[in-house]
Parts: sequence; C-alpha cells; structure tokens
Amino acid sequence: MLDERKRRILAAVVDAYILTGEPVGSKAIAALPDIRVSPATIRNDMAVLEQLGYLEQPHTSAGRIPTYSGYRLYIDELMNAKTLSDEEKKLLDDCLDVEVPTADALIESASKALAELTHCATVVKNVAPKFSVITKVEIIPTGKRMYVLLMVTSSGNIKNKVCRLEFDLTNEQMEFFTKYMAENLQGVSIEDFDDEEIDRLISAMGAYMVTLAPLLQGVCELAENFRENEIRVQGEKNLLARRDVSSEQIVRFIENKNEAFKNMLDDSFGDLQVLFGEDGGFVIENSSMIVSKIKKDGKTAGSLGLIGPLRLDYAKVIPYIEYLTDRITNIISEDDDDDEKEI
Amino acid sequence: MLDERKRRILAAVVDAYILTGEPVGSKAIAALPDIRVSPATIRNDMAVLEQLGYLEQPHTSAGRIPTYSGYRLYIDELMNAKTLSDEEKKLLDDCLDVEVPTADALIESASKALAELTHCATVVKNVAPKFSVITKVEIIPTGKRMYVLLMVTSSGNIKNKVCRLEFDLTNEQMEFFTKYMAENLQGVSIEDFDDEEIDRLISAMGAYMVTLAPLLQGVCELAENFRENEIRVQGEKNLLARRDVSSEQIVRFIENKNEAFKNMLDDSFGDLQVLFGEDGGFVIENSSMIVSKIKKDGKTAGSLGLIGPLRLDYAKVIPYIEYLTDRITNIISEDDDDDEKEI
DNA sequence: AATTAGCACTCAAAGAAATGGAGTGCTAAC
DNA sequence: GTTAGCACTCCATTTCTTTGAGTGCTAATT
Repeated sequence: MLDERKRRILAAVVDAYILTGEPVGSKAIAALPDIRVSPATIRNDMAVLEQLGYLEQPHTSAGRIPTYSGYRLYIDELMNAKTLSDEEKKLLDDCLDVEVPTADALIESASKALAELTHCATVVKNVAPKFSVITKVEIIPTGKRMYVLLMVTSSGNIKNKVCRLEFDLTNEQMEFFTKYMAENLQGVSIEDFDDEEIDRLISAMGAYMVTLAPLLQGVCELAENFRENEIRVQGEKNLLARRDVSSEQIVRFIENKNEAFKNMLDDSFGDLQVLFGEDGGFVIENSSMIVSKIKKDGKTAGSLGLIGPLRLDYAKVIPYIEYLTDRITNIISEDDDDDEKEI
Repeated sequence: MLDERKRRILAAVVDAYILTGEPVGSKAIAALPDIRVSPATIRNDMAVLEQLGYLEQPHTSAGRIPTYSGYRLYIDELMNAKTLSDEEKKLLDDCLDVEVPTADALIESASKALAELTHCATVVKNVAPKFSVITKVEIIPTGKRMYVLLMVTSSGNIKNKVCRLEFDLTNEQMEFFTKYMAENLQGVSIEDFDDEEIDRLISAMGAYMVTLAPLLQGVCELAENFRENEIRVQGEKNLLARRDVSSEQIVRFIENKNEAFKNMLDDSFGDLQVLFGEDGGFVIENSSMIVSKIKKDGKTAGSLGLIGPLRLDYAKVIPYIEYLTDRITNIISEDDDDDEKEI
C-alpha cells in the first residue's frame, strides 16, 4: 500500500485544499513543518498518488486536488479527527433542548444547532414510527358539525385534524366513539395501523358505522401523517449562499428529499456514512453529505445529517455529528428507562 | 402632462424591458406596429421622459430602462391590465382549496398556487387575531405528569402544547380547570387575552392557584402563539434561482419578515400596493413586492403578497392577485353569514 | 412647428494579444 | 533514494483593439 510519507503528503494536500480551495502544489507541501523532503520528492510522490486515483490535476501546470477516493481515504484513515474539548462538549450540550417533550423536537434542536455551528445545511429524519404506539384518540366538538380529532402517541407527538361532518353527533355517539377508540386503538403501533385495520374496525362497529365512518377516516389520516417519517432540512440558506454549489441542484435535492433518503438508512450501512457528489440519491455537485444514525434499543430510529461543500472541515465536523447523535441516542434511551420505571 | 405619444412610448419601453431585460432603444420602439413615428422622434421623446425621471440610461450609448417612477406610472396608468379569461378564473378557483377548515389554510393555498403560477415568491399574513375568540380550552392527560393543553378559536384554528407538571392532577383538579377555563375564557378575544388577564385569573383561582398556575402559563403561551400573526413565505426558491436578485438580501428579508411587514398593512394604504426595491422595510434590490389586502367585515384581515423581479409582468400578475384576494374576501365573508344563520 | 434623415460620437462588451507566474516533469548530480 | 536545476506548460490577468448598438445634434423636409 502507501508508505507513510505518501500518506502524509496526501493528508497534507487534502488539508490544504479544504482550507484554501486552491489546487495544492509541491512547494506548499514542502513548506510544512513536519515534511522534511524537497519539493521534487513530493512531486514524484504526488505523481504516484495521482496514478492511484487519489489526486488529480485540474490542468497540466496546476497543483493537485483530491478525488472522491482521496477524500474517502482521508476520512477513513488519514485525518486526525479533533477530539472535542470540554468547552465544545458543553456548547453542544447546551444546544440540545432537553426540556422539549418529544424525541423529534430534540433531534430538531440538534439539527438547528448543527446548521448554525457549521454554516451548512442539516437534515433530520424523524424517529421511526415503529417505536410509537397510539396512546389516545380524542374527539372534541368545536362548533356546528365541526369536530377536532386528536391523536397522541407514546413518543409524545400530537396531531390534530378538523372534521366537518354532515350531522351533529349525539352525546351517545361521541361516547361510543371515544370508548371504541380507547378499546381498539390504544397500544396499537402506528406502523400496524393501516387500511386493513380500518376496514376491520369499521365493519366491527355495527350500527354506528354510517355516522362514524368519516371520523374513522380522519383517524386513519392522522395515523398516516405520523407514519410518513418527515425529513426536514435546516439552514439551506447556508448552502445557497455558496457559489461553488448549484442552487438548482440544492433545491431539487430538497424537493426530492424523501425519495433521496429512502434507502439511505438501510441497516446495511454503518452508523456514520459520508457521501460525495452523486452517490445514489444524493446529487449535488461539489458537495458531500454526512449522515449519522440515531439509535434506540440498538435499532436505527432516525438520523442526523449534514450537507456541505466537498471541501468540508471533516476533522472538525464529524466529531460534532458523532457527539450529537451519541447524546441523542443516550437521551432517548434514558427516557425509555424512565417510562419503564414509572409505568 | 405627458401627451399621448409619450405615454405610448413609455409604456412600450416598460413592456419591452419587462420582456427582454435589455435596455430599449429607439429603433426597437419604432418597429412596433402601433408606433408611426421615426426613431429620431422617439429619441426626442425619450430624452424628455428621461428628464421627467421616468427613464434612465445605464450608460451614454445604451437604450433606456424604466426608473421606479416609470414603473409606478406604468402600473397606475399606462399598462392595460389583462382581464382574466374564464379559463384563468377557473384555474385560480381550482387552486383555492375551499374544503379546508380555516381561513388561514385557505389563504395559504392561494399563496402556494400563486407562487407556482407566477414563478415568484409569495407572502401571506394570517387573518388577524382580532377576528377570533377562544371557543375551547381542553386539558388531556397523556402520560405520567404529562398533559396536552388544547386551544380552539372561533376561526377554527387549533394549537396544542405539551406540559410536563411536577405532580399528577387529581380528577377534581382537572374538572375544576376545565370548568374554570370554560367560564372565564370562552368568548374572550385572542387579542384581549394578555398578561394582565392572566394575573387576574390566577389570583381569582384561590386554592388551586399553586397547582394550576403552570397550566395557566401554558394557556397564556397558546394565546400568545395565536396572537403573533405569522407571515409565511412560499416559493422562495423561485427567487433564489434568479441571478439578478441577491440571495443574501432575500434571505435577510425573509428572516426579518415580521419586522418588515409590521407597518405594511396600515389602514392608510390602499387595498393593493406595489413596492419597489427599497421601500420602507422591503429591501431587495431589483425586486418589487405587490401586496393586496384581504378583508372581512370591511376591515383588513390579512394579506396576500408577491415578491418578484422588478421587471415583473405586472399586467398579468396584478389581476391574478386581485382576483384571488377578492375571492378569499368573499369566501370568508360567506362563512360568516353561514355562522350567523346557524347560530 | 413638428418630424425626420444623416452623421459624428460614445461606450460597454467581446475578442485578441501580451505578460506573469505557479507548477510540473525530466535529467543529471549528489 | 533524494534533490537541484531547467525547460516547458498553461491558466489568470492585464492591456489593447474591434465592433456595434445607441445616442444627441443639426440641417433638411413636410
């Protein structure tokens, strides 16, 4: 493989390129304190690194810039990821809003903070619905023929929906509905609650069927809302401000974010992955995306990601992301313990 | 004032500039079918129009472009606003989602449609809270020491908030709270419900004060949420894609939108106003903003606006906005009638 | 008196040529 | 294996030239 000196040189090239954005020449590398060979030697090594596909030249008489493989090797083996200082840890801890009632909101706060700290865009995928069950379905009359349906899940999320019915409900009907919901839906996983389940419920409802069917439809939609795990982007303006990234591609990616992320959290991937330029669904030239998984009970529950320029300060940013996802993973596991203790 | 020919020429210059974005020369104007004078004559007239401040030259040997005053005169007097064809009316009608339960959602749908149709950014200011009163406050237990507060207003809007209390509530406490809220808050205007009101309520609560104060705090926050009338922007990507508009200014404007809009709906303005470049709080170079008021009971209730390039197709876009706000004004007034009939 | 043809003039934008410099690859010496 | 030296390459920047659209003015025309 690569000897130590070539590895050093490659690392130095990537470091310098990330810092300046300019192609890096042999002279600049030779000037570094821990490199004790002449520019000529470095030129020879760089020629080898280019042949191996780690570096490339924009044109004959320019310095070198890293290729995707160059970045990959850098991230996997060469860079020395900065360990976070206590101050930085404190800063990140403070950003996490632990007072917030749901895991989703917690993750959201992390995403926001990360976007601000790194001046990049960030992405979160909500905690998967497989972890929550329905804890409550309520119906509240709010006006003539107007009712609010309310669904609460074990993860503390709430959604509501206004239903306009054809008729007003009698007290008896409302009581029946509430009781029926409590008996049949409490504890049901959001994931299992699909059309089949609905059909079963409707037909089992007997005499109330005709009147209450629209409400059940509403309940179904609420569950559906919970089920589609939202992907949210923060700080896209940070990206849009950069001129080395095409705003068109950014906008397109954000529009298709659900498509793009579909397979990205497959369990086959490791906990933290870095994508370059046009890996799979991620197509933003000159950019990279770092995605880190958030776990609960050892299973992937969601993810936190960062989209930035290709020449991103990985050594600084990756520890940030790792720390945040670790903290979140811990916090939502603690919550679990709490619940178990208390229930 | 301006004679007919000069008015024609000014209109022609603005039309052409809106179409092409290039400074307009005398020759191009002379080539138009309804202009029957020579380029030299047009040059003389354009020189006059320039002296009057309606046109300007980017540099000595270029054509003319409109000044702000030029655009203003064009919009106020010269352009022939296209009247909407039945097809267009139908298209716009279809965009309005009348099935939606609240006026805010209706306006939102108009905003979205307008952004798509015009490829511009749109802005909505919610229906003012002065039109809604509290119709319901509910508290729903959802877990150990966890409660959801729910507030519904007469305009059909719902907000909820999760409260984590120090202690669990007894049934008696919950009943008291619900009753107390119903007695004291139902029918209270969102606008009147401020800190003073809260203080009054808390001190009138007697023995329950200590336990229930945090809940009242929550209720207060909910009302506060309703009160801050949200300004939402749609289709900012349409603007960001344009290279003649500084994305930095766009982002800054959207960030400060609440500030910027504060005085913009003052009743001293007419129903439809057009702002250019840097009018008051609106500072996006090369852009203009059209804002149209939505009314209810003759009073300003909200507004729908559009932000686009300075060289916007006003003759097409203004009728769109006028039609939409008219329709919305009608729909939310109808609703009112409905309510009155039914109650 | 208003309009127009004609002409000299201006100036940005686009193209062409000249310059400078950073960086390379190769060879020969260390 | 490493390095100094040198010829070479090619982009970036500057400077100069050219082009052409458009103007303002004047004198002729209607």
